[in-house]
Amino acid sequence: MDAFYASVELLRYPQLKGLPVVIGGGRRREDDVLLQAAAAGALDRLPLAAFPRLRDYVGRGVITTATYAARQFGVGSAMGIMKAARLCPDAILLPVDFDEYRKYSRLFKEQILAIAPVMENRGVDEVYIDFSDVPGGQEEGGLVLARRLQAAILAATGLTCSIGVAPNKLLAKMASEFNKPNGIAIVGEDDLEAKIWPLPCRRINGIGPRTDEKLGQHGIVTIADLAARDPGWLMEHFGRSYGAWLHAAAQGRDDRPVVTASEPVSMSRETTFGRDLHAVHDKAELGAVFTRLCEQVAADLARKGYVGRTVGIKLRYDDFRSVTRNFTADVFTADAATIRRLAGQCLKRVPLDRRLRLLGVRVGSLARADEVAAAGPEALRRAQPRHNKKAEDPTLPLFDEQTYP
DNA sequence: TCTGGGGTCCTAGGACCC
DNA sequence: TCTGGGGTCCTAGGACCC
Repeated sequence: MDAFYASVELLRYPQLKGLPVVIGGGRRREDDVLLQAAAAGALDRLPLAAFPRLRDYVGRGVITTATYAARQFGVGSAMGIMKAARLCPDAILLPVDFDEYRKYSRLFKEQILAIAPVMENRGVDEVYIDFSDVPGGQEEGGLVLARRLQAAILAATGLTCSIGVAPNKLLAKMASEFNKPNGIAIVGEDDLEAKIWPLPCRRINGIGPRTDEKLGQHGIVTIADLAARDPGWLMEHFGRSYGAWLHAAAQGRDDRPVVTASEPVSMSRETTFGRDLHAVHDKAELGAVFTRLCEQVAADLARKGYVGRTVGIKLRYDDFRSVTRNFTADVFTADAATIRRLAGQCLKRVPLDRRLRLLGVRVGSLARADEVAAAGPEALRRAQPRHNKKAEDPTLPLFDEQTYP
Protein backbone atom coordinates (compact mmCIF):
# COMPACT_ATOMS: atom_id res chain seq x y z
CA MET A 1 0.00 0.00 0.00
CA ASP A 2 1.28 3.48 -0.83
CA ALA A 3 2.32 5.57 2.21
CA PHE A 4 -0.26 3.49 4.05
CA TYR A 5 -0.69 5.21 7.42
CA ALA A 6 -0.60 8.66 5.86
CA SER A 7 -3.05 7.65 3.13
CA VAL A 8 -5.50 6.29 5.70
CA GLU A 9 -5.27 9.57 7.62
CA LEU A 10 -5.96 11.53 4.42
CA LEU A 11 -9.26 9.67 4.10
CA ARG A 12 -10.36 11.32 7.36
CA TYR A 13 -8.70 14.64 6.69
CA PRO A 14 -9.11 15.26 2.94
CA GLN A 15 -8.21 18.89 3.52
CA LEU A 16 -4.60 17.73 4.04
CA LYS A 17 -4.25 16.32 0.52
CA GLY A 18 -1.07 17.51 -1.17
CA LEU A 19 0.40 18.90 2.06
CA PRO A 20 3.45 17.60 3.89
CA VAL A 21 2.01 15.30 6.56
CA VAL A 22 3.88 12.86 8.77
CA ILE A 23 2.59 10.18 11.10
CA GLY A 24 4.48 9.34 14.26
CA GLY A 25 4.96 9.67 17.97
CA GLY A 26 2.30 8.93 20.54
CA ARG A 27 -0.84 10.91 21.18
CA ARG A 28 -0.10 14.13 23.08
CA ARG A 29 -2.22 16.71 24.83
CA GLU A 30 -1.83 18.92 21.74
CA ASP A 31 -3.61 16.24 19.73
CA ASP A 32 -6.81 16.62 21.75
CA VAL A 33 -8.08 18.99 19.10
CA LEU A 34 -8.27 15.97 16.80
CA LEU A 35 -10.18 13.94 19.38
CA GLN A 36 -12.64 16.76 19.92
CA ALA A 37 -13.19 17.16 16.20
CA ALA A 38 -13.70 13.43 15.87
CA ALA A 39 -16.29 13.48 18.65
CA ALA A 40 -18.07 16.30 16.82
CA GLY A 41 -17.91 14.33 13.58
CA ALA A 42 -16.20 17.25 11.92
CA LEU A 43 -12.78 15.88 10.99
CA ASP A 44 -13.06 16.89 7.35
CA ARG A 45 -13.98 20.47 8.30
CA LEU A 46 -11.19 20.99 10.80
CA PRO A 47 -9.27 24.10 9.63
CA LEU A 48 -5.63 23.63 8.68
CA ALA A 49 -4.52 26.02 11.41
CA ALA A 50 -5.91 23.63 14.03
CA PHE A 51 -3.61 20.74 13.13
CA PRO A 52 -0.52 19.97 15.24
CA ARG A 53 2.76 20.75 13.51
CA LEU A 54 6.14 19.05 13.58
CA ARG A 55 7.67 22.13 15.18
CA ASP A 56 5.45 21.72 18.24
CA TYR A 57 6.66 18.22 19.00
CA VAL A 58 8.64 17.51 22.14
CA GLY A 59 9.63 13.92 22.70
CA ARG A 60 11.40 10.84 21.46
CA GLY A 61 9.17 9.61 18.70
CA VAL A 62 10.10 8.57 15.18
CA ILE A 63 8.24 9.03 11.94
CA THR A 64 6.44 5.95 10.69
CA THR A 65 5.12 7.37 7.43
CA ALA A 66 5.43 10.58 5.46
CA THR A 67 3.28 11.74 2.56
CA TYR A 68 5.03 12.19 -0.75
CA ALA A 69 4.83 15.96 -0.23
CA ALA A 70 6.70 15.60 3.08
CA ARG A 71 9.31 13.35 1.48
CA GLN A 72 10.26 16.28 -0.76
CA PHE A 73 11.79 17.85 2.35
CA GLY A 74 13.93 14.82 3.06
CA VAL A 75 11.63 13.59 5.78
CA GLY A 76 11.24 9.81 5.84
CA SER A 77 10.19 6.88 7.97
CA ALA A 78 12.34 5.83 10.95
CA MET A 79 13.66 9.38 11.23
CA GLY A 80 13.54 10.97 14.67
CA ILE A 81 10.72 13.51 14.85
CA MET A 82 12.96 16.21 16.32
CA LYS A 83 15.25 15.87 13.34
CA ALA A 84 12.33 15.93 10.89
CA ALA A 85 11.07 19.09 12.59
CA ARG A 86 14.24 20.86 11.54
CA LEU A 87 13.80 19.77 7.92
CA CYS A 88 10.14 20.73 7.68
CA PRO A 89 8.83 22.48 10.80
CA ASP A 90 5.46 23.31 9.21
CA ALA A 91 4.61 19.73 8.29
CA ILE A 92 1.48 18.44 9.96
CA LEU A 93 2.13 15.74 12.55
CA LEU A 94 -0.59 13.20 13.24
CA PRO A 95 -0.42 10.56 15.98
CA VAL A 96 -0.46 6.90 14.94
CA ASP A 97 -3.83 5.17 15.10
CA PHE A 98 -3.15 1.46 14.69
CA ASP A 99 -6.76 0.45 15.11
CA GLU A 100 -7.68 2.51 12.07
CA TYR A 101 -4.81 1.11 9.99
CA ARG A 102 -5.74 -2.44 10.98
CA LYS A 103 -9.28 -1.77 9.86
CA TYR A 104 -8.13 -0.72 6.39
CA SER A 105 -5.61 -3.54 6.36
CA ARG A 106 -8.43 -6.06 6.75
CA LEU A 107 -10.45 -4.29 4.06
CA PHE A 108 -7.79 -4.35 1.36
CA LYS A 109 -6.75 -7.92 2.15
CA GLU A 110 -10.37 -9.07 1.87
CA GLN A 111 -10.46 -7.64 -1.64
CA ILE A 112 -7.31 -9.49 -2.60
CA LEU A 113 -8.48 -12.79 -1.10
CA ALA A 114 -11.74 -12.59 -3.03
CA ILE A 115 -9.77 -12.44 -6.28
CA ALA A 116 -6.53 -14.29 -5.53
CA PRO A 117 -6.79 -16.59 -2.50
CA VAL A 118 -3.12 -17.57 -2.19
CA MET A 119 -1.92 -14.59 -0.16
CA GLU A 120 0.86 -14.19 2.38
CA ASN A 121 0.64 -11.48 5.02
CA ARG A 122 3.73 -9.34 5.42
CA GLY A 123 2.58 -6.90 8.02
CA VAL A 124 -0.26 -4.44 8.00
CA ASP A 125 0.35 -2.90 4.56
CA GLU A 126 2.04 -5.54 2.45
CA VAL A 127 1.31 -9.00 1.01
CA TYR A 128 2.69 -11.53 -1.43
CA ILE A 129 0.19 -13.06 -3.85
CA ASP A 130 0.65 -16.20 -5.92
CA PHE A 131 -0.86 -15.48 -9.34
CA SER A 132 -0.11 -18.98 -10.68
CA ASP A 133 -3.57 -20.52 -10.41
CA VAL A 134 -5.70 -17.39 -10.54
CA PRO A 135 -7.82 -17.34 -13.72
CA GLY A 136 -6.29 -14.73 -16.01
CA GLY A 137 -3.23 -14.48 -13.78
CA GLN A 138 -0.90 -14.96 -16.73
CA GLU A 139 -2.64 -12.52 -19.09
CA GLU A 140 -0.21 -9.90 -20.35
CA GLY A 141 2.39 -11.15 -17.91
CA GLY A 142 0.11 -10.51 -14.92
CA LEU A 143 -0.72 -6.93 -15.84
CA VAL A 144 -4.44 -7.62 -16.19
CA LEU A 145 -4.78 -9.21 -12.77
CA ALA A 146 -2.63 -6.54 -11.13
CA ARG A 147 -4.91 -3.85 -12.54
CA ARG A 148 -7.96 -5.72 -11.34
CA LEU A 149 -6.53 -5.90 -7.82
CA GLN A 150 -5.73 -2.20 -7.78
CA ALA A 151 -9.23 -1.32 -8.95
CA ALA A 152 -10.91 -3.54 -6.35
CA ILE A 153 -8.78 -2.14 -3.53
CA LEU A 154 -9.36 1.45 -4.60
CA ALA A 155 -13.11 0.92 -4.85
CA ALA A 156 -13.31 -0.69 -1.40
CA THR A 157 -10.94 1.58 0.50
CA GLY A 158 -10.13 4.69 -1.53
CA LEU A 159 -6.47 3.72 -1.23
CA THR A 160 -3.85 3.08 -3.88
CA CYS A 161 -1.19 0.42 -3.95
CA SER A 162 1.81 -0.54 -6.03
CA ILE A 163 2.26 -4.04 -7.40
CA GLY A 164 5.33 -5.86 -8.61
CA VAL A 165 4.84 -8.97 -10.74
CA ALA A 166 7.76 -11.36 -11.04
CA PRO A 167 8.68 -15.06 -11.02
CA ASN A 168 9.52 -15.00 -7.29
CA LYS A 169 9.04 -13.01 -4.09
CA LEU A 170 12.50 -11.44 -4.13
CA LEU A 171 12.02 -9.88 -7.56
CA ALA A 172 8.36 -9.05 -7.01
CA LYS A 173 9.25 -7.06 -3.91
CA MET A 174 11.86 -5.06 -5.82
CA ALA A 175 9.50 -4.58 -8.76
CA SER A 176 6.80 -3.21 -6.45
CA GLU A 177 9.08 -0.25 -5.70
CA PHE A 178 9.62 0.66 -9.36
CA ASN A 179 6.48 2.67 -10.08
CA LYS A 180 5.27 3.97 -6.74
CA PRO A 181 2.71 5.27 -6.07
CA ASN A 182 -0.24 3.53 -7.73
CA GLY A 183 2.05 1.68 -10.12
CA ILE A 184 2.56 -1.75 -11.60
CA ALA A 185 5.89 -3.18 -12.69
CA ILE A 186 6.50 -6.50 -14.37
CA VAL A 187 9.91 -8.08 -14.10
CA GLY A 188 10.80 -11.28 -15.93
CA GLU A 189 13.83 -13.56 -15.83
CA ASP A 190 15.25 -11.67 -18.82
CA ASP A 191 15.09 -8.31 -17.07
CA LEU A 192 17.72 -9.13 -14.47
CA GLU A 193 20.60 -7.38 -16.16
CA ALA A 194 18.71 -4.28 -17.25
CA LYS A 195 16.37 -3.68 -14.30
CA ILE A 196 17.88 -5.34 -11.23
CA TRP A 197 21.64 -5.28 -11.54
CA PRO A 198 21.98 -1.47 -11.76
CA LEU A 199 20.21 -1.07 -8.39
CA PRO A 200 22.10 -0.54 -5.13
CA CYS A 201 22.47 -3.70 -3.01
CA ARG A 202 20.40 -2.13 -0.28
CA ARG A 203 17.29 -2.57 -2.41
CA ILE A 204 17.44 -6.33 -1.88
CA ASN A 205 14.99 -7.32 0.82
CA GLY A 206 17.35 -8.89 3.37
CA ILE A 207 20.32 -6.56 2.91
CA GLY A 208 20.12 -3.94 5.63
CA PRO A 209 22.32 -1.01 6.62
CA ARG A 210 25.00 -3.18 8.28
CA THR A 211 25.52 -5.53 5.37
CA ASP A 212 25.29 -2.70 2.87
CA GLU A 213 28.06 -0.86 4.70
CA LYS A 214 30.25 -3.95 4.77
CA LEU A 215 29.63 -4.67 1.09
CA GLY A 216 30.58 -1.08 0.30
CA GLN A 217 33.89 -1.50 2.09
CA HIS A 218 34.68 -4.23 -0.42
CA GLY A 219 33.70 -2.04 -3.35
CA ILE A 220 30.35 -3.78 -3.83
CA VAL A 221 27.76 -1.09 -4.43
CA THR A 222 25.33 -2.32 -7.05
CA ILE A 223 23.65 -5.70 -7.36
CA ALA A 224 25.77 -6.20 -10.47
CA ASP A 225 28.88 -5.83 -8.29
CA LEU A 226 27.45 -8.43 -5.94
CA ALA A 227 26.50 -10.79 -8.77
CA ALA A 228 30.05 -10.63 -10.09
CA ARG A 229 31.58 -11.89 -6.85
CA ASP A 230 32.60 -15.47 -6.40
CA PRO A 231 30.14 -17.32 -4.13
CA GLY A 232 33.06 -18.79 -2.19
CA TRP A 233 34.39 -15.32 -1.47
CA LEU A 234 30.96 -14.17 -0.28
CA MET A 235 30.65 -17.17 2.04
CA GLU A 236 34.09 -16.46 3.48
CA HIS A 237 33.21 -12.88 4.32
CA PHE A 238 29.51 -13.16 5.18
CA GLY A 239 29.18 -16.69 6.50
CA ARG A 240 28.25 -19.90 4.74
CA SER A 241 24.54 -19.43 4.82
CA TYR A 242 24.21 -15.68 4.34
CA GLY A 243 26.99 -15.63 1.73
CA ALA A 244 25.24 -18.28 -0.33
CA TRP A 245 22.00 -16.36 -0.03
CA LEU A 246 23.65 -13.12 -1.13
CA HIS A 247 24.95 -14.87 -4.22
CA ALA A 248 21.57 -16.37 -5.09
CA ALA A 249 19.76 -13.08 -4.46
CA ALA A 250 22.09 -11.19 -6.79
CA GLN A 251 21.24 -13.72 -9.52
CA GLY A 252 17.57 -13.08 -8.88
CA ARG A 253 17.07 -16.59 -7.52
CA ASP A 254 14.54 -17.22 -4.77
CA ASP A 255 12.46 -20.34 -4.26
CA ARG A 256 10.53 -19.38 -1.14
CA PRO A 257 6.87 -20.30 -1.42
CA VAL A 258 3.99 -17.94 -0.70
CA VAL A 259 3.02 -18.96 2.83
CA THR A 260 -0.65 -18.43 3.56
CA ALA A 261 -0.75 -19.38 7.25
CA SER A 262 1.67 -19.07 10.14
CA GLU A 263 1.73 -19.28 13.91
CA PRO A 264 3.21 -16.54 16.08
CA VAL A 265 6.54 -17.27 17.76
CA SER A 266 6.44 -14.58 20.41
CA MET A 267 4.46 -11.66 21.70
CA SER A 268 5.92 -8.62 23.38
CA ARG A 269 5.28 -5.14 24.66
CA GLU A 270 7.86 -2.47 25.15
CA THR A 271 7.94 1.21 25.90
CA THR A 272 10.40 4.06 25.69
CA PHE A 273 10.11 6.43 28.64
CA GLY A 274 9.61 10.15 28.25
CA ARG A 275 12.83 10.58 30.21
CA ASP A 276 15.52 8.09 31.21
CA LEU A 277 14.70 6.35 34.46
CA HIS A 278 16.98 5.12 37.18
CA ALA A 279 16.45 1.68 38.71
CA VAL A 280 16.77 2.97 42.26
CA HIS A 281 15.73 6.58 42.03
CA ASP A 282 12.64 5.88 39.89
CA LYS A 283 11.87 2.46 41.30
CA ALA A 284 8.15 3.03 41.81
CA GLU A 285 7.58 4.42 38.33
CA LEU A 286 9.66 1.67 36.74
CA GLY A 287 7.81 -1.00 38.69
CA ALA A 288 4.43 0.33 37.60
CA VAL A 289 5.47 0.35 33.94
CA PHE A 290 6.91 -3.15 34.29
CA THR A 291 3.67 -4.49 35.73
CA ARG A 292 1.63 -2.80 33.02
CA LEU A 293 3.77 -4.31 30.25
CA CYS A 294 3.27 -7.77 31.76
CA GLU A 295 -0.48 -7.20 31.96
CA GLN A 296 -0.55 -6.05 28.34
CA VAL A 297 1.37 -9.09 27.09
CA ALA A 298 -0.89 -11.35 29.16
CA ALA A 299 -3.96 -9.68 27.67
CA ASP A 300 -2.54 -10.05 24.15
CA LEU A 301 -1.90 -13.75 24.75
CA ALA A 302 -5.38 -14.30 26.15
CA ARG A 303 -7.13 -12.35 23.40
CA LYS A 304 -5.32 -14.31 20.69
CA GLY A 305 -5.55 -17.65 22.52
CA TYR A 306 -1.91 -18.42 23.20
CA VAL A 307 0.23 -19.46 26.14
CA GLY A 308 4.02 -19.41 26.36
CA ARG A 309 6.82 -20.84 28.46
CA THR A 310 9.67 -18.43 27.79
CA VAL A 311 9.48 -15.08 29.52
CA GLY A 312 12.01 -12.42 28.65
CA ILE A 313 12.83 -8.82 29.31
CA LYS A 314 14.59 -6.26 27.19
CA LEU A 315 16.04 -3.04 28.36
CA ARG A 316 17.83 -0.22 26.69
CA TYR A 317 20.26 2.00 28.57
CA ASP A 318 20.61 5.73 28.13
CA ASP A 319 23.57 5.06 25.81
CA PHE A 320 21.21 3.05 23.60
CA ARG A 321 22.84 -0.32 24.30
CA SER A 322 20.26 -3.08 24.67
CA VAL A 323 20.34 -6.25 26.73
CA THR A 324 17.91 -9.15 26.98
CA ARG A 325 17.37 -11.89 29.53
CA ASN A 326 15.18 -14.93 29.05
CA PHE A 327 13.90 -17.70 31.18
CA THR A 328 12.19 -20.84 29.95
CA ALA A 329 9.88 -22.47 32.45
CA ASP A 330 8.46 -25.96 32.48
CA VAL A 331 4.90 -24.77 32.22
CA PHE A 332 2.97 -22.66 29.81
CA THR A 333 1.37 -19.50 31.06
CA ALA A 334 -0.65 -16.51 30.00
CA ASP A 335 -1.04 -15.15 33.51
CA ALA A 336 0.07 -11.58 34.15
CA ALA A 337 1.26 -12.26 37.71
CA THR A 338 3.25 -15.32 36.64
CA ILE A 339 4.80 -13.42 33.75
CA ARG A 340 5.57 -10.54 36.07
CA ARG A 341 7.30 -12.83 38.58
CA LEU A 342 9.42 -14.62 35.95
CA ALA A 343 10.27 -11.33 34.23
CA GLY A 344 11.22 -9.93 37.64
CA GLN A 345 13.71 -12.78 38.06
CA CYS A 346 15.19 -11.89 34.67
CA LEU A 347 15.53 -8.27 35.73
CA LYS A 348 17.68 -9.36 38.66
CA ARG A 349 20.27 -10.79 36.28
CA VAL A 350 20.95 -7.54 34.50
CA PRO A 351 23.19 -4.62 35.51
CA LEU A 352 21.11 -1.64 36.61
CA ASP A 353 23.81 0.93 37.15
CA ARG A 354 22.85 3.09 34.19
CA ARG A 355 19.65 4.96 33.50
CA LEU A 356 17.14 3.17 31.30
CA ARG A 357 15.29 4.55 28.31
CA LEU A 358 13.30 1.45 27.37
CA LEU A 359 11.78 -1.55 29.06
CA GLY A 360 10.13 -4.50 27.33
CA VAL A 361 8.52 -7.82 28.24
CA ARG A 362 8.29 -10.75 25.88
CA VAL A 363 6.69 -14.19 26.00
CA GLY A 364 7.99 -16.84 23.59
CA SER A 365 7.82 -20.60 23.01
CA LEU A 366 4.15 -20.10 22.26
CA ALA A 367 1.51 -22.77 21.91
CA ARG A 368 -2.19 -22.53 21.27
CA ALA A 369 -3.98 -22.31 24.62
CA ASP A 370 -6.75 -24.72 23.57
CA GLU A 371 -4.29 -27.37 22.39
CA VAL A 372 -2.26 -27.16 25.57
CA ALA A 373 -5.41 -27.32 27.67
CA ALA A 374 -6.66 -30.32 25.70
CA ALA A 375 -3.41 -32.13 26.36
CA GLY A 376 -4.17 -31.98 30.09
CA PRO A 377 -2.36 -30.48 33.04
CA GLU A 378 0.25 -33.25 33.21
CA ALA A 379 1.29 -32.50 29.65
CA LEU A 380 2.00 -28.95 30.65
CA ARG A 381 5.17 -30.13 32.19
CA ARG A 382 7.89 -31.20 29.88
CA ALA A 383 8.29 -34.97 29.93
CA GLN A 384 11.97 -34.57 30.57
CA PRO A 385 12.97 -31.18 31.89
CA ARG A 386 16.03 -29.74 30.25
CA HIS A 387 18.88 -28.71 32.41
CA ASN A 388 18.10 -25.15 33.25
CA LYS A 389 19.48 -24.05 36.57
CA LYS A 390 16.86 -21.36 36.94
CA ALA A 391 14.13 -23.88 36.20
CA GLU A 392 15.31 -25.86 39.21
CA ASP A 393 14.62 -22.98 41.50
CA PRO A 394 12.28 -24.55 44.09
CA THR A 395 10.44 -21.28 44.55
CA LEU A 396 9.09 -21.49 41.01
CA PRO A 397 5.75 -23.20 40.45
CA LEU A 398 5.49 -26.57 38.74
CA PHE A 399 2.00 -25.86 37.62
CA ASP A 400 0.50 -22.55 36.59
CA GLU A 401 -2.78 -22.61 38.45
CA GLN A 402 -3.53 -19.08 37.28
CA THR A 403 -3.69 -20.06 33.64
CA TYR A 404 -5.09 -23.53 34.34
CA PRO A 405 -7.30 -23.18 37.42
C1' DT B 1 17.98 17.04 18.55
C1' DC B 2 19.48 11.55 18.63
C1' DT B 3 17.45 7.07 17.45
C1' DG B 4 9.32 3.66 18.23
C1' DG B 5 7.15 -0.76 18.62
C1' DG B 6 6.23 -5.40 17.22
C1' DG B 7 8.02 -9.01 15.09
C1' DT B 8 11.27 -13.16 12.63
C1' DC B 9 15.38 -15.65 11.87
C1' DC B 10 20.27 -16.77 12.57
C1' DT B 11 24.52 -17.71 15.17
C1' DA B 12 27.55 -19.33 18.70
C1' DG B 13 28.50 -21.43 22.88
C1' DG B 14 27.23 -24.26 26.85
C1' DA B 15 24.74 -28.10 28.99
C1' DC B 16 23.09 -32.32 28.50
C1' DC B 17 21.73 -36.92 26.43
C1' DC B 18 22.57 -41.35 24.01
C1' DT C 1 46.06 -39.56 30.17
C1' DC C 2 43.14 -37.95 26.93
C1' DT C 3 39.16 -36.70 25.18
C1' DG C 4 33.92 -39.42 19.66
C1' DG C 5 29.91 -37.94 17.31
C1' DG C 6 25.29 -36.65 16.73
C1' DG C 7 21.56 -34.39 18.50
C1' DT C 8 18.36 -31.11 21.29
C1' DC C 9 17.46 -27.27 24.12
C1' DC C 10 18.55 -22.94 26.00
C1' DT C 11 20.52 -18.12 26.21
C1' DA C 12 22.10 -13.64 24.39
C1' DG C 13 22.98 -10.77 20.86
C1' DG C 14 22.41 -9.05 16.32
C1' DA C 15 20.56 -8.16 11.62
C1' DC C 16 16.65 -7.30 9.38
C1' DC C 17 11.71 -6.20 8.19
C1' DC C 18 7.12 -3.54 8.34
